[in-house]
Amino acid sequence: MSTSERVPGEARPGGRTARNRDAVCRATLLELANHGYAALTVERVAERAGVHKTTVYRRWGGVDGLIVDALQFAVDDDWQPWLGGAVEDNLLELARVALRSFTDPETGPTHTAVVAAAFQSDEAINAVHDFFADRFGRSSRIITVATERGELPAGTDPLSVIRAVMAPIYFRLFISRESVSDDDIQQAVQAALAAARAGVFVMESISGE
Amino acid sequence: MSTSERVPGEARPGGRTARNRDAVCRATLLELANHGYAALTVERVAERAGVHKTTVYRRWGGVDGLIVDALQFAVDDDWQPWLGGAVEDNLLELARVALRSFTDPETGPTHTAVVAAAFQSDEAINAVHDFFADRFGRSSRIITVATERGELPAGTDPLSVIRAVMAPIYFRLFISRESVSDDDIQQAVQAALAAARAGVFVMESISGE
DNA sequence: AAACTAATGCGATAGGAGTTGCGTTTGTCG
DNA sequence: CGACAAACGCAACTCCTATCGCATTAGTTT
Repeated sequence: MSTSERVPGEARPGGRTARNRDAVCRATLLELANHGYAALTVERVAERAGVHKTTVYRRWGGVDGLIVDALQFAVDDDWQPWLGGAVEDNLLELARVALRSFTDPETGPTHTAVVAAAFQSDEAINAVHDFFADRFGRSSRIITVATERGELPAGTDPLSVIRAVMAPIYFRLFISRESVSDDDIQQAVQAALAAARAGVFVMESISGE
Repeated sequence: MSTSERVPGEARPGGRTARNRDAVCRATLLELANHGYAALTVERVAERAGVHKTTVYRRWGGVDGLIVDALQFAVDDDWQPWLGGAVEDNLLELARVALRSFTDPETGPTHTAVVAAAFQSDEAINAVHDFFADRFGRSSRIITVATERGELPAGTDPLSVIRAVMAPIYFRLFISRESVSDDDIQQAVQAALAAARAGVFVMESISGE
């Protein structure tokens, strides 16, 4: 009863099954880009993908499942942060790219939809959590490198700095619903760096010295 | 055509109309607390409030309208931040109260629902925006007072500091979906204060010196 | 290529959300 | 107290979402 979980689409990876997953994910992304999260329905996705709606319900369960899978489908697995300049410049670039990914009319609605879906389904929560853990983990190299160069105090927690940079942007976008200017981004970077230089993000050496 | 907007419930404030609004708002809050945002339906709210569902649809339009009105209904208009200690302590208290309002099983689901509703309706967006503008405006006194006491640089923008404190908390709660500990709160406060002391939030004097 | 089975297509159907028309109740004002 | 209008209750109806049983297609295996 533990290994008998049915996961449609994994037992027969070749041919039509894979093609359908591709078509459905693309259709989901297009529907999100055109009509937004609130208007996303299983039927329209199915029709656009040239697939029967029953198939979608069976394989993806519903709208939330579609969004989660579309995220994993659309994610760029090879993404890496830019490391070519000073910390400040690398963080600025990081924040600007992130903001653009939510304001760009092509990718924005999709990413926004995933954040929204996390309010309705636990799967989406996990998907979002894992996505940010992955991206922030990669982004932390910016801080690691900077620390090695002596630009930041030794022992600075990379993830804390990245979060401090990104949090105000996401906060304005999705919580307080304020507009986000480039000045705001610069301020977020400067604030995070000031805190980092002051040693606020230095990790406690728990396991001895 | 400009002043003829129908706003049911405002033309006849006495008696049943007001009672119904009260009952419906209470029912909405209870439903949210018990079943969450995703399970909130007009019919259940109507039944719980002892009101016909048609009435709810007519006066509130739907689920989003219910949530928006329930927010305004539940908001404490007399709220003021605590100003009794040092900046650091006042900000800590502020952040802890905010976090609690989202994790408390009684008020949490409601507040979370409002944030979630903002992903689906423009009215909710405005409601959330106004709510935060109001609360942050009041909270900024913490910074104003501290600046006058010389704890922070002259010209520090109060709202920026408040946002810097709160953003990481909301970010973890609703975006990256990480848990929020008291250490995280302390770190957020320390980071915001370090940036403020470094002058990152000092406003540019635009209109002359 | 023949047998086997996962995956899909199709129609029917239940169930809920939201709307509409109409009669009734209930504040409000003369 | 009586007239007027706002707000409400009620029932029927439409539309959409989601599910189910069964026939068919298409990958996989031998």
